[in-house]
Amino acid sequence: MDTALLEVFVEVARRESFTAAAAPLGYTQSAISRQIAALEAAVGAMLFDRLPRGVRLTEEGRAFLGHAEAVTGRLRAAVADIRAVRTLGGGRLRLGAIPTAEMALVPKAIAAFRRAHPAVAVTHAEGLTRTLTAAVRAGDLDLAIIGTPDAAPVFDGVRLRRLMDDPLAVALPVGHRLAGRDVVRLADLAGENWIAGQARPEETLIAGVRIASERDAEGQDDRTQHTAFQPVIDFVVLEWAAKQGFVAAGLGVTIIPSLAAAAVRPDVVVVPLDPAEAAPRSVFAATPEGVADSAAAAAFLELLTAPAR
Amino acid sequence: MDTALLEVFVEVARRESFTAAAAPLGYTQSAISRQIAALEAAVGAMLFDRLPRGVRLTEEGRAFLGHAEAVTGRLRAAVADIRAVRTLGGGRLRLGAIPTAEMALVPKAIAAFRRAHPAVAVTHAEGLTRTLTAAVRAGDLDLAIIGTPDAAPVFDGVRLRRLMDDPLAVALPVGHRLAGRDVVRLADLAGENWIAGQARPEETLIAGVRIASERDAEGQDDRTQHTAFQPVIDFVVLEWAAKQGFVAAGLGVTIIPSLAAAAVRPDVVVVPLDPAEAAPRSVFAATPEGVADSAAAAAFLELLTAPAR
DNA sequence: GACTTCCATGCCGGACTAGCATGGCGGGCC
DNA sequence: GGCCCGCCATGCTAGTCCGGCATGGAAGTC
Repeated sequence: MDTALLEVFVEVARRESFTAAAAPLGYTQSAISRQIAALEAAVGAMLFDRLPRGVRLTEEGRAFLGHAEAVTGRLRAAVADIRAVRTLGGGRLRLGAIPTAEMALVPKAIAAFRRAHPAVAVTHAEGLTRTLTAAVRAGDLDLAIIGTPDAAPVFDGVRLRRLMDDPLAVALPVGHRLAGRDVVRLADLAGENWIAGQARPEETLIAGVRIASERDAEGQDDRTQHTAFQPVIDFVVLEWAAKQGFVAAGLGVTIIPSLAAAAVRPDVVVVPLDPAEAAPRSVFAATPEGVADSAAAAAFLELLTAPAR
Repeated sequence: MDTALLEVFVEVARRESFTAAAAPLGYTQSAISRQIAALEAAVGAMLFDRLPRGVRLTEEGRAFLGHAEAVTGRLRAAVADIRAVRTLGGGRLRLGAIPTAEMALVPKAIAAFRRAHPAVAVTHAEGLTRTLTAAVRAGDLDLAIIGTPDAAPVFDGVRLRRLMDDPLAVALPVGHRLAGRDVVRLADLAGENWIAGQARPEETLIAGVRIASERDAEGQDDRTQHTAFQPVIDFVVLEWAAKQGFVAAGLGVTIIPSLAAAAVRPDVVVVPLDPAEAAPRSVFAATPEGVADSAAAAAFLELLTAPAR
């Protein structure tokens, strides 16, 4: 059923005349007559009594009128709603990010986005790069912030946009012999005790050596020097806040991405690793491939890249 | 916008595929493709992302989906509602009746109607014949019960169906010298004191004489005998219940329609007037002319005529 | 009784629509 | 790595639909 018929019906009901309803609707009387006839056939009932001086709603027509007005109104609301999504006056944005990005980068961007577009409902999920890219590919996320050791990674069905480098650094207790250095080389860390992070290679925080060997295995170009360096792992601590506690207590040192350095506690010192030895991780925004970014995703990307520059 | 497009949209959204949605909807894939394209043009936004393995709702499409389902659902409800009105599963019936009909005839019929069709909302208004016929003509009432002294009256824009005769009778106090009679002639009432009813001729309850003279003035056939009878009016009492009180107290007698006789109090006796002297009023059902009766009005008419026979 | 008003309808030209066949694109399988 | 398959888009065509014009029928008005 064409909703234009409903508009005609409502107008005719208001004016109680086919002829009078024709002009404002831009039709002739005969068109109105036929449209009402078509509508009556569609709903299976006479909607108007034809009187000598016009028409009047039947009881069936009266019952239909409220529905017709509701339907046309709802359709108008639907189009307005779509418009709102396009202009960021509504809709939602489903974000995902790796833990280190959740420390400062993403929260700041979300805050700015909320200020700019308060009507958009923002949700976010923390996850690992592989999980996040899968979610983006599956359409469960509109945009994810991921990190890889690879400077030009490829994920099926995912479009990546480089946001920034995230150089590796070492976290030391205040007062450590290397705490005052501008840069630390792996050789400097020989003999240190290590606090290990998660087991997954792509998220590993134990050292550039593992990153290096992983990248060798993948046969990719290797900008990291091979070293004979073998870390001694004393503790495996998953939680970043807990890891800081172990470092602060002098139980060992650990590798952290610079992105997380801003959120470090005062009794821990962060010193960059020599980039020539430990290639920086790259941070990307991931969106579904072959699909236009939603208006909200595009706006969020804009906010992400602006401060990142 | 054709709501068929919305059905297609919902089905495609559910199946995430144009091809898969085509068969259950009875279309080919190309028709679906074009219909979605038309819908997207109508709402001014892409509703689906086209992927290699099918399609997926965009954010705009997701915003639209709820509306589309609501609209199609509401339309289904609208058609069901109309069907309900036709089958007396809903809708309303606006009745009107003259006071004497409201005493027994109409309440009984309404009660029976309610039992048979509880979903129909029945309203009723009491009024005089002229008011009621005007309301029927204006479409404010679906059906009215009216009474006239004329056996074949004509009202513009109103269709009448005869329900019954309503012979006149005289109300007497218990113990009155005429209380035991089967029928009373006007001559028998000479010398009685009279309780007058309303002033309007068509509703007059003062006597057959006035009815007779009125009908003479209209030049219609006169089945009522001319008499020299002149009533002596002692009291003018509008309210029927009060009038009964005056009669019961022996303050006078009054004319009442037989329709009202059933509702008389025990200390009042009703005796029919000789129909040859006082022509019965006729009771009609009035419906709008040139218009099919609503299902509810037709059903009510059926109830009215069945017990009236 | 002629005129006016209002809705219904036969006819026709233009627009729309669905189906068919085909093309382009990408994924999956051998 | 090449071939095949699945999916959506589109040019083309026949059938349908739809609106306007002109007219007819019914009823009210002067």
